[in-house]
Amino acid sequence: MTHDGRLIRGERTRAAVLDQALLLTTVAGLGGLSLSQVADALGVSKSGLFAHWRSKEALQLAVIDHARAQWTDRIIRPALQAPRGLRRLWAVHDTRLGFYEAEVLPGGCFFANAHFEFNARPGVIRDRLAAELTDWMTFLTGVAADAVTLGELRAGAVAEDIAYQTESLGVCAVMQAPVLGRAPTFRRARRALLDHLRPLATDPTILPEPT
Amino acid sequence: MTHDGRLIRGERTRAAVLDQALLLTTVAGLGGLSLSQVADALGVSKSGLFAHWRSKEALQLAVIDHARAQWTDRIIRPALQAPRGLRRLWAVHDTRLGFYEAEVLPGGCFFANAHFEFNARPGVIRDRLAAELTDWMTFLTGVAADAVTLGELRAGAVAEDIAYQTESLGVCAVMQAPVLGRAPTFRRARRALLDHLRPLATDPTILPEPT
DNA sequence: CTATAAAAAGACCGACCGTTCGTAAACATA
DNA sequence: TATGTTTACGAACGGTCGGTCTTTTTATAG
Repeated sequence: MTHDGRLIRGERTRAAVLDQALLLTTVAGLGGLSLSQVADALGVSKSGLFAHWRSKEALQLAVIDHARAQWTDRIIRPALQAPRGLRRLWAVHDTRLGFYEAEVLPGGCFFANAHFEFNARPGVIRDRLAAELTDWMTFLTGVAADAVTLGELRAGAVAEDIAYQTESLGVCAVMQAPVLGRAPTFRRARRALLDHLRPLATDPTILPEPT
Repeated sequence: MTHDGRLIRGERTRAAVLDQALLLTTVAGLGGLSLSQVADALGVSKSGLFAHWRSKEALQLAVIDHARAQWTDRIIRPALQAPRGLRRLWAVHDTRLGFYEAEVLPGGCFFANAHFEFNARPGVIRDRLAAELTDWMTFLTGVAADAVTLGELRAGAVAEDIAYQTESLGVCAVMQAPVLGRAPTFRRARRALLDHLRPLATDPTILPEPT
């Protein structure tokens, strides 16, 4: 920091490197991240990266932090402030499931990809990714919980089964994220998901419309 | 082949290379496969590999074929010949779910890992893996179908929902395969899965025991 | 303006990578 | 045994990698 509070050079390049690294992650994954490519893409010397992070692994962990911070601030936090509850699932869909397709899935895709990539390699990154993916799935589970709960309550299922199937749905969402990202499968899967939710939301026998 | 039908030298080393490559895949994934490591582990020269496959990509595709052939012949085909039907789910568990834990999950883990690893890199391998994973999930879905169907029929759900949740279970199984492979999470997750299935199987109100 | 410390640059290292080539051994066949 | 082919080898190439230096530039403070 300078005395007037603006970012000094180092912090600006640091942020730029993290952005570029996160971008390149979509090419060959977090494990395939190349310091040379990051530096070249930014027009920056490769050695300069080692002034900010002592190793490639440190940079990779920083990229995870970066992704986490980005999606937390811009997506999860606003989502948690959205209207909640089971009373009007279709309204919830408009505000939560709509942005879910556009914003949440890419984030889940990143963590799921990285998780699978590092799954076979013991180390700090793998453990970190496992924790991240768990957090992410918890959020996805919360998103899907309303729909599943509605259907199961109608069917008279016990709470245990609800929890189990809810978790399955969260896992399913993350798992299918990369596949969903590719058209035209994306549209078909999206339509299937919405067709599954719509009758539950509009069926007047489930819950009465709020007056 | 020789005139008497035995394997000649080339085919033996070719098979050995595929075995070793598939083994090393568990270390750094299919993308992290190193021809040098494969050759060194076998005590074979690295250049000799190029006499059998023209490039690394060709070997990777061959490894996929190898994995596919192995698990198809030794696991899927015997499984499809196992006793079917819903009459005794618990017996089905003994024969199908038991081997499912031991044999099927590693196979699904391989394809899921590879699929995620190559998801971001367009190319022949990614397309091939997508097809493989689809096939594998189809099988897993069939394995899990009996259990889900039982539970849902009791709850009076419609066929559409059954299909949807069955597919979710298949996806879930593949997704969680790498996680399940690590103890002690494996035991806990296995117990959770079995605890979920056991009441469905032993509940006499679902289906009567066969006489 | 000068002094000073942070930051970026650039040359360089050893290791490993996939790949190619020329050559030698092992083989089936006759 | 002689022959032609298959198979494997060793050396080397060009390239990229992560990482370590030393040097130069830059921005700030006094």
